[in-house]
Amino acid sequence: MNVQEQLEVIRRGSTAIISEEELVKKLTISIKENKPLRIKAGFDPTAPDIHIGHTVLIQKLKHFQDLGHHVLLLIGDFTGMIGDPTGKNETRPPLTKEDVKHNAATYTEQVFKILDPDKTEVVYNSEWMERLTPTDMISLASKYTVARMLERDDFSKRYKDGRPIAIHEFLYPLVQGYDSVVLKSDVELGGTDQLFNLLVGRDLQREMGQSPQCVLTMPLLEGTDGVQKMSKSYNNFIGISESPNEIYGKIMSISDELMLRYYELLSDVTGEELVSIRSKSIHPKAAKEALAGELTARFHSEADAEQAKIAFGALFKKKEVPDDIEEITVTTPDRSIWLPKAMAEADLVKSTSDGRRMITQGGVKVDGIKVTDPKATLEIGATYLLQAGKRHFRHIVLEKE
RNA sequence: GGAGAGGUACCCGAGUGGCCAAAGGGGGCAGACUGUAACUCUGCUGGCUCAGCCUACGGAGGUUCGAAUCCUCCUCUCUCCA
Repeated sequence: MNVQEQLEVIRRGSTAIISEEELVKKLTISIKENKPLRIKAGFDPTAPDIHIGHTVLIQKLKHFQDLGHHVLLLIGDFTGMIGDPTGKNETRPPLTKEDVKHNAATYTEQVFKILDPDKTEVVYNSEWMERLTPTDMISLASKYTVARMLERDDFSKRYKDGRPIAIHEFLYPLVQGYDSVVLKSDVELGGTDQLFNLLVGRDLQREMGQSPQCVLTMPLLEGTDGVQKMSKSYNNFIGISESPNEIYGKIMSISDELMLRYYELLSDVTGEELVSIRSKSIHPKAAKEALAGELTARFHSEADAEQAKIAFGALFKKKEVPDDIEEITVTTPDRSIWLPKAMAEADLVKSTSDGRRMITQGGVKVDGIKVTDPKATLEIGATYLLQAGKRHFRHIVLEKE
Protein backbone atom coordinates (compact mmCIF):
# COMPACT_ATOMS: atom_id res chain seq x y z
CA MET A 1 0.00 0.00 0.00
CA ASN A 2 1.18 3.49 -0.70
CA VAL A 3 1.64 6.17 1.90
CA GLN A 4 -1.78 7.77 1.43
CA GLU A 5 -3.60 4.46 1.69
CA GLN A 6 -1.68 3.50 4.81
CA LEU A 7 -2.36 6.86 6.36
CA GLU A 8 -6.05 6.40 5.66
CA VAL A 9 -6.11 3.16 7.64
CA ILE A 10 -4.00 4.56 10.46
CA ARG A 11 -6.11 7.69 10.82
CA ARG A 12 -9.42 5.84 11.16
CA GLY A 13 -10.87 6.33 14.65
CA SER A 14 -7.83 8.10 16.06
CA THR A 15 -8.08 11.35 18.02
CA ALA A 16 -4.64 12.77 17.24
CA ILE A 17 -1.48 12.06 15.30
CA ILE A 18 1.61 14.00 16.28
CA SER A 19 2.67 14.81 13.78
CA GLU A 20 1.09 13.56 10.63
CA GLU A 21 3.83 15.22 8.63
CA GLU A 22 6.53 13.24 10.41
CA LEU A 23 4.53 10.06 10.06
CA VAL A 24 4.32 10.57 6.31
CA LYS A 25 8.09 10.93 6.23
CA LYS A 26 8.61 7.77 8.23
CA LEU A 27 6.17 5.83 6.05
CA THR A 28 7.86 7.05 2.89
CA ILE A 29 11.26 5.91 4.10
CA SER A 30 9.79 2.62 5.28
CA ILE A 31 8.40 1.89 1.84
CA LYS A 32 11.52 3.03 0.04
CA GLU A 33 13.89 0.94 2.15
CA ASN A 34 11.36 -1.87 2.59
CA LYS A 35 11.81 -1.58 6.33
CA PRO A 36 8.78 -1.93 8.60
CA LEU A 37 8.16 0.75 11.23
CA ARG A 38 8.52 -0.15 14.88
CA ILE A 39 5.14 0.32 16.52
CA LYS A 40 5.14 0.47 20.30
CA ALA A 41 2.21 0.17 22.66
CA GLY A 42 2.56 -0.28 26.36
CA PHE A 43 0.25 -2.05 28.74
CA ASP A 44 0.21 -1.77 32.44
CA PRO A 45 -0.42 -5.14 34.01
CA THR A 46 -2.34 -3.62 36.89
CA ALA A 47 -5.41 -5.71 36.21
CA PRO A 48 -5.02 -9.21 34.82
CA ASP A 49 -7.96 -8.97 32.49
CA ILE A 50 -8.18 -7.09 29.28
CA HIS A 51 -11.51 -5.48 28.64
CA ILE A 52 -12.95 -4.33 25.36
CA GLY A 53 -11.80 -0.79 26.10
CA HIS A 54 -8.22 -1.95 25.64
CA THR A 55 -9.11 -3.58 22.38
CA VAL A 56 -9.65 -0.21 20.71
CA LEU A 57 -5.90 0.16 20.90
CA ILE A 58 -5.12 -3.46 20.12
CA GLN A 59 -7.34 -3.27 17.07
CA LYS A 60 -5.28 -0.32 15.91
CA LEU A 61 -2.12 -2.32 16.46
CA LYS A 62 -3.62 -4.97 14.28
CA HIS A 63 -4.11 -2.38 11.55
CA PHE A 64 -0.39 -1.64 11.67
CA GLN A 65 0.36 -5.33 11.66
CA ASP A 66 -1.82 -5.82 8.61
CA LEU A 67 0.08 -3.00 6.93
CA GLY A 68 3.26 -4.99 7.46
CA HIS A 69 4.76 -3.05 10.34
CA HIS A 70 6.50 -4.46 13.37
CA VAL A 71 4.48 -4.43 16.59
CA LEU A 72 6.24 -4.13 19.94
CA LEU A 73 3.92 -5.07 22.73
CA LEU A 74 5.46 -3.62 25.84
CA ILE A 75 4.37 -5.12 29.12
CA GLY A 76 5.06 -2.50 31.77
CA ASP A 77 5.95 -4.99 34.45
CA PHE A 78 8.40 -2.54 35.95
CA THR A 79 6.18 0.50 35.63
CA GLY A 80 3.30 -1.49 37.00
CA MET A 81 5.09 -1.52 40.28
CA ILE A 82 5.21 2.25 40.24
CA GLY A 83 1.56 2.70 39.48
CA ASP A 84 0.59 5.29 36.89
CA PRO A 85 -1.69 7.95 38.32
CA THR A 86 -3.28 8.71 34.96
CA GLY A 87 -6.97 9.30 34.95
CA LYS A 88 -7.54 8.09 38.41
CA ASN A 89 -6.65 11.34 40.11
CA GLU A 90 -5.52 9.29 43.05
CA THR A 91 -2.29 7.77 44.14
CA ARG A 92 -2.39 4.10 43.34
CA PRO A 93 -0.92 1.46 45.54
CA PRO A 94 2.08 -0.14 43.81
CA LEU A 95 1.74 -3.78 42.90
CA THR A 96 3.89 -6.57 44.19
CA LYS A 97 6.23 -8.42 41.88
CA GLU A 98 4.09 -11.55 41.94
CA ASP A 99 0.92 -9.67 41.03
CA VAL A 100 2.64 -8.07 38.10
CA LYS A 101 4.10 -11.31 36.84
CA HIS A 102 0.86 -13.17 37.03
CA ASN A 103 -1.09 -10.36 35.41
CA ALA A 104 1.41 -10.00 32.58
CA ALA A 105 1.07 -13.66 31.62
CA THR A 106 -2.71 -13.47 31.43
CA TYR A 107 -2.34 -10.28 29.48
CA THR A 108 -0.38 -11.61 26.54
CA GLU A 109 -2.56 -14.66 26.33
CA GLN A 110 -5.61 -12.48 25.89
CA VAL A 111 -4.05 -10.04 23.47
CA PHE A 112 -3.39 -12.82 21.01
CA LYS A 113 -7.10 -13.29 20.56
CA ILE A 114 -6.69 -10.28 18.29
CA LEU A 115 -3.05 -9.91 17.32
CA ASP A 116 -1.03 -12.37 15.27
CA PRO A 117 1.54 -13.87 17.68
CA ASP A 118 4.01 -14.50 14.86
CA LYS A 119 4.15 -10.85 13.99
CA THR A 120 4.26 -9.51 17.53
CA GLU A 121 7.28 -8.95 19.69
CA VAL A 122 6.47 -8.98 23.38
CA VAL A 123 8.90 -7.09 25.58
CA TYR A 124 9.03 -6.42 29.30
CA ASN A 125 10.45 -3.15 30.52
CA SER A 126 11.88 -4.74 33.65
CA GLU A 127 14.47 -6.25 31.26
CA TRP A 128 16.28 -2.96 30.99
CA MET A 129 14.83 -0.98 33.87
CA GLU A 130 16.09 -3.32 36.55
CA ARG A 131 19.58 -2.98 35.22
CA LEU A 132 19.58 0.79 35.65
CA THR A 133 21.70 1.98 38.56
CA PRO A 134 20.58 4.77 40.87
CA THR A 135 23.04 6.97 39.02
CA ASP A 136 21.39 6.16 35.69
CA MET A 137 18.02 6.83 37.23
CA ILE A 138 19.01 10.23 38.57
CA SER A 139 20.62 11.11 35.30
CA LEU A 140 17.36 10.20 33.56
CA ALA A 141 15.47 12.35 36.04
CA SER A 142 17.74 15.28 35.25
CA LYS A 143 16.40 15.36 31.70
CA TYR A 144 13.04 16.68 32.79
CA THR A 145 11.89 19.53 35.00
CA VAL A 146 9.18 19.76 37.62
CA ALA A 147 7.53 22.59 35.75
CA ARG A 148 7.25 20.40 32.67
CA MET A 149 5.85 17.55 34.74
CA LEU A 150 3.24 19.87 36.14
CA GLU A 151 2.11 20.60 32.61
CA ARG A 152 0.39 17.31 32.81
CA ASP A 153 -3.22 18.09 33.50
CA ASP A 154 -3.66 15.38 36.06
CA PHE A 155 -0.68 16.51 38.10
CA SER A 156 -1.47 20.21 37.97
CA LYS A 157 -5.04 19.52 39.00
CA ARG A 158 -4.05 17.46 41.98
CA TYR A 159 -1.40 19.98 42.90
CA LYS A 160 -3.88 22.83 42.75
CA ASP A 161 -6.56 20.98 44.67
CA GLY A 162 -4.11 20.10 47.37
CA ARG A 163 -4.25 16.35 46.75
CA PRO A 164 -1.10 14.32 47.15
CA ILE A 165 1.40 13.59 44.39
CA ALA A 166 4.13 11.20 45.37
CA ILE A 167 7.60 11.73 43.90
CA HIS A 168 7.64 8.28 42.34
CA GLU A 169 4.70 9.25 40.17
CA PHE A 170 6.93 11.71 38.37
CA LEU A 171 9.15 8.81 37.39
CA TYR A 172 6.44 7.01 35.53
CA PRO A 173 6.39 9.20 32.41
CA LEU A 174 10.18 9.23 32.39
CA VAL A 175 10.42 5.47 32.47
CA GLN A 176 7.78 5.13 29.79
CA GLY A 177 9.68 7.59 27.65
CA TYR A 178 12.92 5.78 28.27
CA ASP A 179 11.27 2.58 27.03
CA SER A 180 10.82 4.30 23.68
CA VAL A 181 14.51 5.15 23.59
CA VAL A 182 15.51 1.55 24.29
CA LEU A 183 13.07 0.16 21.76
CA LYS A 184 13.84 2.81 19.15
CA SER A 185 10.15 3.07 18.40
CA ASP A 186 8.89 4.95 15.37
CA VAL A 187 5.32 5.24 16.49
CA GLU A 188 3.76 4.85 19.90
CA LEU A 189 0.07 4.25 20.41
CA GLY A 190 -1.89 5.13 23.50
CA GLY A 191 -5.19 6.35 24.84
CA THR A 192 -5.80 10.08 24.91
CA ASP A 193 -5.02 10.00 28.62
CA GLN A 194 -1.52 8.86 27.71
CA LEU A 195 -0.72 11.86 25.54
CA PHE A 196 1.59 13.45 28.06
CA ASN A 197 3.56 10.27 28.68
CA LEU A 198 3.83 9.61 24.97
CA LEU A 199 5.22 13.07 24.35
CA VAL A 200 7.87 12.61 27.03
CA GLY A 201 9.11 9.71 24.92
CA ARG A 202 9.56 12.08 21.98
CA ASP A 203 11.56 14.51 24.09
CA LEU A 204 13.80 11.83 25.53
CA GLN A 205 14.46 10.27 22.14
CA ARG A 206 15.40 13.66 20.74
CA GLU A 207 17.61 14.23 23.76
CA MET A 208 19.37 10.92 23.11
CA GLY A 209 19.90 11.70 19.44
CA GLN A 210 17.16 9.52 18.01
CA SER A 211 14.47 10.48 15.57
CA PRO A 212 11.48 11.17 17.81
CA GLN A 213 8.57 8.77 17.66
CA CYS A 214 5.22 9.77 16.21
CA VAL A 215 2.39 9.67 18.68
CA LEU A 216 -1.02 8.28 17.87
CA THR A 217 -3.80 8.57 20.39
CA MET A 218 -7.05 6.65 20.40
CA PRO A 219 -10.17 7.70 22.28
CA LEU A 220 -10.93 6.07 25.59
CA LEU A 221 -13.92 3.84 25.44
CA GLU A 222 -16.65 4.69 27.90
CA GLY A 223 -17.68 1.89 30.20
CA THR A 224 -21.09 0.28 30.29
CA ASP A 225 -22.35 3.15 32.43
CA GLY A 226 -21.68 5.45 29.50
CA VAL A 227 -19.98 8.07 31.66
CA GLN A 228 -16.67 6.96 33.12
CA LYS A 229 -13.99 5.44 30.98
CA MET A 230 -14.07 1.70 30.96
CA SER A 231 -12.03 0.40 33.82
CA LYS A 232 -11.81 -2.52 36.12
CA SER A 233 -11.85 -0.20 39.08
CA TYR A 234 -15.14 1.42 38.10
CA ASN A 235 -16.64 -1.99 37.51
CA ASN A 236 -18.15 -0.88 34.22
CA PHE A 237 -16.10 -3.09 31.98
CA ILE A 238 -16.64 -5.98 29.61
CA GLY A 239 -13.74 -8.38 29.86
CA ILE A 240 -12.74 -10.25 26.74
CA SER A 241 -12.35 -13.50 28.63
CA GLU A 242 -15.77 -13.27 30.15
CA SER A 243 -18.31 -15.89 29.16
CA PRO A 244 -20.24 -15.43 25.92
CA ASN A 245 -23.41 -14.85 27.93
CA GLU A 246 -21.74 -12.12 30.00
CA ILE A 247 -20.32 -10.30 27.03
CA TYR A 248 -23.51 -10.53 25.07
CA GLY A 249 -25.64 -9.50 28.02
CA LYS A 250 -23.47 -6.57 29.00
CA ILE A 251 -23.52 -5.15 25.51
CA MET A 252 -27.28 -5.52 25.36
CA SER A 253 -27.47 -3.44 28.53
CA ILE A 254 -25.73 -0.35 27.22
CA SER A 255 -27.72 2.72 26.24
CA ASP A 256 -28.59 3.27 22.60
CA GLU A 257 -26.36 6.30 22.50
CA LEU A 258 -23.39 4.38 23.82
CA MET A 259 -24.07 1.65 21.33
CA LEU A 260 -23.21 4.07 18.52
CA ARG A 261 -19.90 4.82 20.17
CA TYR A 262 -19.10 1.12 20.50
CA TYR A 263 -20.01 0.60 16.87
CA GLU A 264 -17.66 3.35 15.85
CA LEU A 265 -14.69 2.15 17.85
CA LEU A 266 -15.07 -1.61 18.03
CA SER A 267 -17.14 -2.89 15.17
CA ASP A 268 -15.98 -3.93 11.73
CA VAL A 269 -19.08 -2.55 10.02
CA THR A 270 -18.56 -0.29 7.04
CA GLY A 271 -19.15 3.43 6.95
CA GLU A 272 -22.49 3.05 5.15
CA GLU A 273 -23.77 0.53 7.67
CA LEU A 274 -22.83 2.91 10.45
CA VAL A 275 -24.87 5.66 8.81
CA SER A 276 -27.99 3.53 8.62
CA ILE A 277 -27.60 2.52 12.26
CA ARG A 278 -27.23 6.15 13.26
CA SER A 279 -30.30 7.18 11.29
CA LYS A 280 -32.23 4.38 12.99
CA SER A 281 -33.26 2.88 9.69
CA ILE A 282 -32.14 -0.26 11.44
CA HIS A 283 -34.10 -0.76 14.67
CA PRO A 284 -31.84 0.02 17.65
CA LYS A 285 -32.68 -3.28 19.26
CA ALA A 286 -31.68 -5.20 16.13
CA ALA A 287 -28.52 -3.12 15.80
CA LYS A 288 -27.60 -3.84 19.39
CA GLU A 289 -28.14 -7.56 18.92
CA ALA A 290 -25.89 -7.45 15.88
CA LEU A 291 -23.17 -5.66 17.81
CA ALA A 292 -23.43 -8.00 20.79
CA GLY A 293 -23.23 -10.93 18.40
CA GLU A 294 -20.24 -9.54 16.53
CA LEU A 295 -18.19 -8.90 19.63
CA THR A 296 -19.14 -12.14 21.33
CA ALA A 297 -18.06 -14.00 18.23
CA ARG A 298 -14.80 -12.07 18.12
CA PHE A 299 -13.71 -13.27 21.54
CA HIS A 300 -15.37 -16.67 21.42
CA SER A 301 -17.01 -18.13 18.33
CA GLU A 302 -20.00 -17.70 16.05
CA ALA A 303 -21.68 -20.64 17.70
CA ASP A 304 -21.15 -19.18 21.16
CA ALA A 305 -22.59 -15.88 20.01
CA GLU A 306 -25.68 -17.57 18.62
CA GLN A 307 -26.21 -19.45 21.83
CA ALA A 308 -25.71 -16.32 23.93
CA LYS A 309 -28.35 -14.59 21.86
CA ILE A 310 -30.85 -17.34 22.57
CA ALA A 311 -30.00 -17.42 26.26
CA PHE A 312 -30.37 -13.68 26.49
CA GLY A 313 -33.74 -13.74 24.79
CA ALA A 314 -34.93 -16.44 27.14
CA LEU A 315 -33.78 -14.65 30.26
CA PHE A 316 -34.78 -11.10 29.58
CA LYS A 317 -37.55 -11.14 27.08
CA LYS A 318 -39.47 -14.06 28.42
CA LYS A 319 -38.10 -13.66 31.94
CA GLU A 320 -37.16 -17.28 32.05
CA VAL A 321 -34.65 -18.83 34.34
CA PRO A 322 -31.22 -19.41 32.82
CA ASP A 323 -29.98 -22.96 32.76
CA ASP A 324 -26.41 -22.51 33.91
CA ILE A 325 -27.19 -21.71 37.53
CA GLU A 326 -24.52 -22.26 40.10
CA GLU A 327 -25.29 -24.90 42.69
CA ILE A 328 -24.18 -24.45 46.26
CA THR A 329 -24.54 -26.70 49.25
CA VAL A 330 -25.53 -24.98 52.45
CA THR A 331 -25.45 -26.74 55.76
CA THR A 332 -27.21 -25.96 59.01
CA PRO A 333 -27.32 -27.66 62.39
CA ASP A 334 -31.09 -27.20 62.60
CA ARG A 335 -34.00 -28.65 60.65
CA SER A 336 -34.58 -25.41 58.84
CA ILE A 337 -32.61 -22.30 57.97
CA TRP A 338 -33.58 -18.67 57.95
CA LEU A 339 -33.94 -17.58 54.36
CA PRO A 340 -31.72 -14.46 54.55
CA LYS A 341 -29.06 -16.59 56.21
CA ALA A 342 -29.23 -19.13 53.41
CA MET A 343 -28.94 -16.39 50.79
CA ALA A 344 -25.93 -14.90 52.52
CA GLU A 345 -24.27 -18.33 52.73
CA ALA A 346 -24.94 -18.89 49.05
CA ASP A 347 -23.35 -15.54 48.25
CA LEU A 348 -26.52 -14.19 46.73
CA VAL A 349 -26.53 -11.21 49.07
CA LYS A 350 -23.70 -9.74 51.06
CA SER A 351 -25.23 -10.13 54.51
CA THR A 352 -28.35 -11.35 56.23
CA SER A 353 -29.39 -7.73 56.67
CA ASP A 354 -29.06 -7.27 52.94
CA GLY A 355 -31.12 -10.38 52.30
CA ARG A 356 -33.79 -9.22 54.72
CA ARG A 357 -34.00 -5.88 52.88
CA MET A 358 -34.18 -7.65 49.56
CA ILE A 359 -37.17 -9.67 50.76
CA THR A 360 -38.93 -6.58 52.09
CA GLN A 361 -38.53 -5.01 48.67
CA GLY A 362 -40.10 -7.97 46.93
CA GLY A 363 -36.94 -9.00 45.13
CA VAL A 364 -36.64 -12.56 46.36
CA LYS A 365 -38.18 -15.69 44.88
CA VAL A 366 -37.92 -19.28 46.03
CA ASP A 367 -38.72 -21.83 43.34
CA GLY A 368 -40.29 -19.01 41.34
CA ILE A 369 -42.61 -17.82 44.10
CA LYS A 370 -42.14 -14.38 45.58
CA VAL A 371 -41.34 -14.33 49.28
CA THR A 372 -42.61 -11.40 51.32
CA ASP A 373 -41.96 -12.55 54.89
CA PRO A 374 -38.47 -11.61 56.10
CA LYS A 375 -38.75 -14.34 58.72
CA ALA A 376 -39.29 -17.10 56.15
CA THR A 377 -37.30 -20.32 56.53
CA LEU A 378 -36.34 -23.26 54.32
CA GLU A 379 -36.56 -26.91 55.40
CA ILE A 380 -33.45 -29.05 55.06
CA GLY A 381 -33.13 -32.07 52.79
CA ALA A 382 -34.23 -30.38 49.59
CA THR A 383 -32.88 -28.31 46.73
CA TYR A 384 -34.25 -24.84 46.19
CA LEU A 385 -34.01 -22.34 43.37
CA LEU A 386 -33.27 -18.98 44.89
CA GLN A 387 -33.56 -15.73 42.99
CA ALA A 388 -32.45 -12.35 44.30
CA GLY A 389 -33.35 -9.50 42.01
CA LYS A 390 -33.78 -10.08 38.30
CA ARG A 391 -30.55 -11.74 37.47
CA HIS A 392 -29.01 -13.48 40.42
CA PHE A 393 -29.91 -17.12 40.68
CA ARG A 394 -28.62 -19.98 42.74
CA HIS A 395 -29.59 -23.57 43.36
CA ILE A 396 -29.02 -24.42 46.94
CA VAL A 397 -28.88 -27.85 48.41
CA LEU A 398 -29.83 -27.76 52.09
CA GLU A 399 -28.20 -30.34 54.26
CA LYS A 400 -27.84 -31.04 57.90
CA GLU A 401 -24.45 -30.17 59.25
C1' G B 1 12.97 22.94 60.84
C1' G B 2 8.62 26.69 62.01
C1' A B 3 3.33 28.19 61.53
C1' G B 4 -1.53 26.96 60.00
C1' A B 5 -5.58 23.83 57.80
C1' G B 6 -7.44 19.07 57.44
C1' G B 7 -8.52 13.11 57.81
C1' U B 8 -16.45 11.54 58.60
C1' A B 9 -19.84 5.37 55.37
C1' C B 10 -18.11 2.57 48.55
C1' C B 11 -16.84 8.03 46.79
C1' C B 12 -17.73 13.38 47.45
C1' G B 13 -19.36 15.99 51.56
C1' A B 14 -22.61 18.27 56.01
C1' G B 15 -22.32 17.81 61.05
C1' U B 16 -18.54 21.53 66.87
C1' G B 17 -21.53 17.62 73.59
C1' G B 18 -27.37 14.02 73.84
C1' C B 19 -32.88 14.59 68.98
C1' C B 20 -26.42 10.69 65.14
C1' A B 21 -26.11 4.35 62.18
C1' A B 22 -24.61 10.35 61.10
C1' A B 23 -27.96 15.69 56.23
C1' G B 24 -27.26 16.14 50.85
C1' G B 25 -25.23 14.33 46.24
C1' G B 26 -22.91 10.41 43.40
C1' G B 27 -22.46 5.26 42.91
C1' G B 28 -24.70 0.49 43.91
C1' C B 29 -29.04 -2.67 44.75
C1' A B 30 -34.43 -3.61 44.51
C1' G B 31 -39.52 -2.57 42.62
C1' A B 32 -42.54 -0.30 38.65
C1' C B 33 -42.10 0.99 33.55
C1' U B 34 -39.49 -0.52 28.88
C1' G B 35 -37.22 -3.75 22.95
C1' U B 36 -33.39 -3.12 26.93
C1' A B 37 -29.63 -4.63 32.39
C1' A B 38 -31.03 2.62 28.85
C1' C B 39 -34.28 6.81 30.52
C1' U B 40 -37.78 8.07 34.34
C1' C B 41 -40.29 7.28 39.05
C1' U B 42 -40.29 4.94 44.08
C1' G B 43 -37.73 2.53 47.92
C1' C B 44 -33.28 0.54 50.13
C1' U B 45 -28.00 1.13 50.89
C1' G B 46 -22.86 -1.15 58.67
C1' G B 47 -23.65 -6.02 61.11
C1' C B 48 -26.75 -9.40 63.96
C1' U B 49 -33.00 -14.54 63.71
C1' C B 50 -33.68 -7.15 63.43
C1' A B 51 -40.04 -3.22 67.50
C1' G B 52 -34.07 -4.93 70.14
C1' C B 53 -28.80 -5.38 70.35
C1' C B 54 -23.63 -4.76 68.65
C1' U B 55 -19.81 -2.19 65.96
C1' A B 56 -18.46 2.57 63.66
C1' C B 57 -16.47 9.40 62.08
C1' G B 58 -7.41 8.44 60.84
C1' G B 59 -4.99 5.52 65.59
C1' A B 60 -4.29 5.19 71.03
C1' G B 61 -5.60 7.17 75.58
C1' G B 62 -8.45 10.86 78.62
C1' U B 63 -12.63 14.39 80.34
C1' U B 64 -18.09 13.57 80.81
C1' C B 65 -24.09 10.56 83.17
C1' G B 66 -23.28 11.01 77.66
C1' A B 67 -18.07 12.25 72.46
C1' A B 68 -17.83 12.32 65.23
C1' U B 69 -17.99 16.87 68.29
C1' C B 70 -13.81 18.79 74.12
C1' C B 71 -8.36 17.48 75.87
C1' U B 72 -3.40 14.74 75.21
C1' C B 73 -0.09 11.95 72.30
C1' C B 74 0.72 9.48 67.66
C1' U B 75 -0.01 9.14 62.37
C1' C B 76 -1.13 10.67 57.30
C1' U B 77 -2.30 14.78 53.67
C1' C B 78 -2.27 19.91 52.14
C1' U B 79 -0.80 25.30 52.42
C1' C B 80 2.62 29.19 53.70
C1' C B 81 7.55 30.31 55.56
C1' A B 82 12.89 28.42 55.87
